[in-house]
Amino acid sequence: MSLPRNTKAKQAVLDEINRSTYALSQPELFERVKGTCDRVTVYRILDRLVAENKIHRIVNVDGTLNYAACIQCDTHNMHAHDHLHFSCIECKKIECLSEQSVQVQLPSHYQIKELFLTISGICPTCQVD
Amino acid sequence: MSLPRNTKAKQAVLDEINRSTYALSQPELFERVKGTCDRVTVYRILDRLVAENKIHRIVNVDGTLNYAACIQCDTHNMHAHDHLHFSCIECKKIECLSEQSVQVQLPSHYQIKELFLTISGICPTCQVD
DNA sequence: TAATTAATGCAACCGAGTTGCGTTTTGCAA
DNA sequence: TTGCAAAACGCAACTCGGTTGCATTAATTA
Ligand SMILES: [Mn+2]
Ligand SMILES: [Mn+2]
Ligand SMILES: [Zn+2]
Ligand SMILES: [Zn+2]
Repeated sequence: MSLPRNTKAKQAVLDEINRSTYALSQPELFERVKGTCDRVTVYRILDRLVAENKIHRIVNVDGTLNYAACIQCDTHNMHAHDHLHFSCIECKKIECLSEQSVQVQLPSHYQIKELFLTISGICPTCQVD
Repeated sequence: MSLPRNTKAKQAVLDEINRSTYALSQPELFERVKGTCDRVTVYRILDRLVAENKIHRIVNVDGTLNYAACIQCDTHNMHAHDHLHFSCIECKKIECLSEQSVQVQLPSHYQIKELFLTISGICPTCQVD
């Protein structure tokens, strides 16, 4: 495998992801780093950051791809995402609920590789009551 | 709301979904009912079947949308999908694991509406050992 | 059988993501 | 410091899943 290089565009994208409290899509990220690089470059940067275990990809309930920082992963250099994601039907934001971990039990002969757990609903910010 | 009508295209799509042991995408479904209707019609039929609670939409781990029959839903006329989905990284098929139900506990002020629980791995058919 | 309108076909469009290729940068070593 | 290999980039073209508008067809119901 080739050794990764650091560029200002890559750093800009990673900064935006780290700064955000919720997961961001490529269009959102491109909007935020506009001027630093081409939109295709954002796609390629995201792929690299995922490969380097710096961020992880979250599929929202409507199929849109979003990217969030790896919090617990990088410390032990392993990529375990057995945590919940919350997708708000109001503000459309999807966030990691790192604290809530879930273990499930499968029928036999099913080999688990990764968990994708997303809950759709209304986030605290969008509560009206 | 307008009352739904039954057409042969709609019935053909529903038959394919009911017949299948795993969830099907629009392109797959269009391929299977080819000749009976236009590809746009398949999209509209799927939207209607979802609205009528006859099928449900499953987002796969790569963001592709798939459709599966509602097994337990239609009997009690409610749409609860708190069951697991299994997505095989070999054959790419995604299926409902209706038996395995999971209840999770959220932080306060999060209002749950729907659960999307998908496990990625290797299905029994694709096991080599 | 006629009227109402849900459903369809078709063409055009949209947006996320990909690919190819020539050019620019980065990191490292001479 | 400079030179080099290849990682990263810009740009244009493309793919593909999905949507929209509108005129036409067909399912229901009286
Ligand atoms: Mn996460
Ligand atoms: Mn299901
Ligand atoms: Zn919200
Ligand atoms: Zn399989």
